[in-house]
Amino acid sequence: MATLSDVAQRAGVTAATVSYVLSGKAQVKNETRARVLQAVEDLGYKPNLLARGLAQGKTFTIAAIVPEITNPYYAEIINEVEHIAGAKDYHILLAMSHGNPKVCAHLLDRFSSRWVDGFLIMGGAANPDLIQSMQQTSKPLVLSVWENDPQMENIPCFDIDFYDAGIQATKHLLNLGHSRIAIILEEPIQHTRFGGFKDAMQKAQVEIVPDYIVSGDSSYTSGFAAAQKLLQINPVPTAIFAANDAMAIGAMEAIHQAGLAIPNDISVIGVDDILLAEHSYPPLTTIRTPRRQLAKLIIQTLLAKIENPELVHVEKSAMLLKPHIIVRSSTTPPKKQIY
Amino acid sequence: MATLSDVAQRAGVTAATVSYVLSGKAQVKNETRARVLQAVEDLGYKPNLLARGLAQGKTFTIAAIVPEITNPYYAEIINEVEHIAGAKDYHILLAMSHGNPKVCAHLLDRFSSRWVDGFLIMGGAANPDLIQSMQQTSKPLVLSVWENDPQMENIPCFDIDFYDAGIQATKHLLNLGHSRIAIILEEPIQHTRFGGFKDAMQKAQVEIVPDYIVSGDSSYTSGFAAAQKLLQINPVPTAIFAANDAMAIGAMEAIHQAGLAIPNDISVIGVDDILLAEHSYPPLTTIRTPRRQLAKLIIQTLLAKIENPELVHVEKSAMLLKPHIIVRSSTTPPKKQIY
DNA sequence: CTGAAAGCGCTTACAG
DNA sequence: CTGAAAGCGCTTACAG
Repeated sequence: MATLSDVAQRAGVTAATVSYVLSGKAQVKNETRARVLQAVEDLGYKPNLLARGLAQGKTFTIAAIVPEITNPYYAEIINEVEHIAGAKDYHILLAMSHGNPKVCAHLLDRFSSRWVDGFLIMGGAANPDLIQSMQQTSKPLVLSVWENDPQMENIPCFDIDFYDAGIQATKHLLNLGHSRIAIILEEPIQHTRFGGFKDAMQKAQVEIVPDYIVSGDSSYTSGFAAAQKLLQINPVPTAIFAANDAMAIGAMEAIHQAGLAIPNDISVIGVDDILLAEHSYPPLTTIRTPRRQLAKLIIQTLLAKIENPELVHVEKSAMLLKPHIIVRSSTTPPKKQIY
Repeated sequence: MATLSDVAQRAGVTAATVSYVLSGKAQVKNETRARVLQAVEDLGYKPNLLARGLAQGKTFTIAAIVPEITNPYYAEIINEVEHIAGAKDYHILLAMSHGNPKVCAHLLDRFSSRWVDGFLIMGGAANPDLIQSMQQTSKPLVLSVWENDPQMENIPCFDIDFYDAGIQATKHLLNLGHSRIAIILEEPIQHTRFGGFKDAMQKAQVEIVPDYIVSGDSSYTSGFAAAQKLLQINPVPTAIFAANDAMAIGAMEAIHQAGLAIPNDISVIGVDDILLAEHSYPPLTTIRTPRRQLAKLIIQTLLAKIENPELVHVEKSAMLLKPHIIVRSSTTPPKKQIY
């Protein structure tokens, strides 16, 4: 590979001059500039980003840590992040924490050796201590975690307003006239949406039946099993709020297997709006979480901080993005009961 | 951050000595070594990988290009690749080609500026010209593409034996006694497995009905639509071979919707063994593609080439990994017909 | 066994 | 407008 000096030599100038025409950080006579550019062209010169990084203290690299890239939620976010960062010539160094704080700490440690320009940490694997120590490296950091820790001031933190998702899903069912509403959820990570459920129910003065609260692990299978449990309760609920789409779709299978109709016998609503939701049978009513918008927000914030280090975030609380309901065919008013 | 010289000063030695104790590339008196190590500890010294990279021409970075990280197939592979590479302190620079050769070329261009240690390119976006030009950078390269181009010698190329997947799926249905076998597939990327289907049918002297060949785009929805088409044909096929699991599951939905039973009325088989396959209803019989094994193979080969540049691959052809069948409940012998 | 020195490829005050 | 020089933090022959 041709180097800066090669170019300089060919153009009959010094390396500094070449650097200046390439960076535009100093005036260069038109004629010399042309000669330099020609030499660059002739030699197919590509700057060595390593050397540039060493000299400038900047690497055009962003470390992104997600719990699992096999989780479509994070895959979508990383896809968007890479797209936006790539447009500005930043590269993404990807690593998985598998939700494990130790792994996360180790990754952060290794990344800090690389002089990445900034960190993007998603999911709950980064505990406050870790974040605190990160702060000392003075590298920009943006978080997206389920629970927002009040102690972490000055660190931009974005997430989706899952409480509101819980409210919206529950209200939708209530408005349709349901009162025997069950919920399938995974604690503690879906605790926030559960809060929305409880508050909406309470506000509507509808009783929350303890038996109607069943737990799952966010997987399709667990939704299936949870629904089977619910179907054995007398009276059977007329609506099920599954805290994510995977469980909702699993639940629908169980309901079908039991010979019941959706939505006529039981309404089902999910959260996420995964791809499958639109194509399930029946198409699933769900609360769409704006993942791409979230991705955009976190990466743009990070890039802004990288390019303007003096930019300080003073908001104490995390920014939450509002989800919104997508009404499809899995929900309808309950059948009239004859008592 | 403390630097090498900081450590050297504190230990009362020169930077070279510190470098030697850290790299172990030269003998150092025990006593000095201890002093250096102590200083490293005291200062919390972390080597600057940028500087090291510049000096050694090595970055401990691998560029990985996949068509889509939102595709679970690639997400699983990247997950495994990162795991194995990470254990050897390599980092993964991830980028998406979106199956577009121009994007791919642009990415490769940007990556070459970074002096990455090696390239991993998956999917068909890298055309032979590109690969050829890559070769000139003399950086190790490992491919995993659907079609193996015979011209690319000396480049290790691994993939899954999809032809064999086609053979196995078809044979399974034939062995069960099916003869009215339909296939749903996406051309041209699933052409290889189609070849397996055709050869197996031919060998068994079973007629391939043109109407029984319908195309999809690998998505759940397209499988649904394709099955709907098939159900309108008289006679209806007794078995459907969907070229991937997503389409198989979509097809099963369509069959259910039509009021038919799986596998009693129609058997369905897929390819991939995605997570959902085990939990679909009925659990899907499918051909499991060894993705993790593939991931292991490509990253280990790449690492080996990085660490032993003199290692030359002379095999002309790609290495193919054998898939194997997972028999679940979506396939059974056809119902006895009374003519 | 360890120091002095040059070099990896670039950037950036500083002169002139 | 452009050159000479020092520096980014590390490694690696070369002496001794």
